[in-house]
Amino acid sequence: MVSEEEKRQKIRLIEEKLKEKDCKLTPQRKATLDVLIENESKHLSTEDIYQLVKDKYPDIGLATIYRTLQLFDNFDIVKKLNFNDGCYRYELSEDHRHQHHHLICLTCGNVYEFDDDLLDQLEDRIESNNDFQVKDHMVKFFGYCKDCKEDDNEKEP
Amino acid sequence: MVSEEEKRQKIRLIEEKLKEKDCKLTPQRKATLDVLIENESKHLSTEDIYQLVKDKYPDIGLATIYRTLQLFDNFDIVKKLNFNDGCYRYELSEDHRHQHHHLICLTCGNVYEFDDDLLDQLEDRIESNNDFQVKDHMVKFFGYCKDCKEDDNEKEP
DNA sequence: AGTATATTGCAAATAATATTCATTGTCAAG
DNA sequence: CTTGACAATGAATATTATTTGCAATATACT
Repeated sequence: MVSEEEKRQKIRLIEEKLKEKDCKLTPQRKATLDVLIENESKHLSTEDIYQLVKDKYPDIGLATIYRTLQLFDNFDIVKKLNFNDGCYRYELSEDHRHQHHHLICLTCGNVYEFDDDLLDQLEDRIESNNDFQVKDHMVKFFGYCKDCKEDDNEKEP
Repeated sequence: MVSEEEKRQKIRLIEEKLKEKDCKLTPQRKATLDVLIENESKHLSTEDIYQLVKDKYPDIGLATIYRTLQLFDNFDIVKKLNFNDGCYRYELSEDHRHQHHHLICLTCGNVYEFDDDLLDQLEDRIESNNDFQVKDHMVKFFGYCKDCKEDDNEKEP
């Protein structure tokens, strides 16, 4: 969790970013942003976000949520995630150099996060080997989480 | 490209895999598989596949394509890819230990492939650090390809 | 051949997302 | 202030990819 001050700072930066391209941080967008900040690492779906924003701004329309998330995605304010569960999910973008990745359990569907900087080496290698300038990456691992591994063992003996 | 003999061998193995679970390699499924084999590394969408299979089997229905791809995905015969362009794309699964990954150009949208085994180290690290048993991974890199990098340079000077 | 079961094609249903359009809010210039 | 330009919004509607129900068909096994 982040402090109130960090949060305000974050919002200020985002507002600047938007203003540079003549976009406004309207109350609806602010409310959406607040929800995203208050639910870091929750991987909310569009519908989740809609429901949560409605608490703060009851008159908001679903279309606005879609448009806002699209805008935030274009501005790299959020990351659009796809866990193949039928909808997109969103999380706040982090600094490029400490991006986290996702571990998706094939049994229970839970999504865990982990950090690693090994990918940076890989990026460098791609830049030189493939003549491709890497700006970002997205990594997902599929497998079995602690709990589901254990459940599996229970069946065996 | 693979030889005809390798191709037949591949199909035979897949047929075995299906039979074990009482599924059949019907003519429709065979036609779909052929299309996938003949278009390796093309990242075909469902619609692409539908159009191509129709050449071989004109009466096939779109729903069958969807069901077949779902089946193939469950059997790990194909990989379901998502390049955030509004549809899923498919490619034949490869051996786990030499999986390739995708470089997606943010400008032209082209998808390039590259191979690397650095990910295996990362998997090992995850297994020990996170108590998560990794079965598969999916890695995408976003950036600018050779051509689009050059175009960019033309604007600068 | 006969039966059980998987599979198919079609049409209709769904679900997520996008778009149209009339209305509203914002803000700088007069 | 008021006006004008234009971005942003909500509601309803459209669109798109995908899924499902179902009756008809194909297939494998006896």
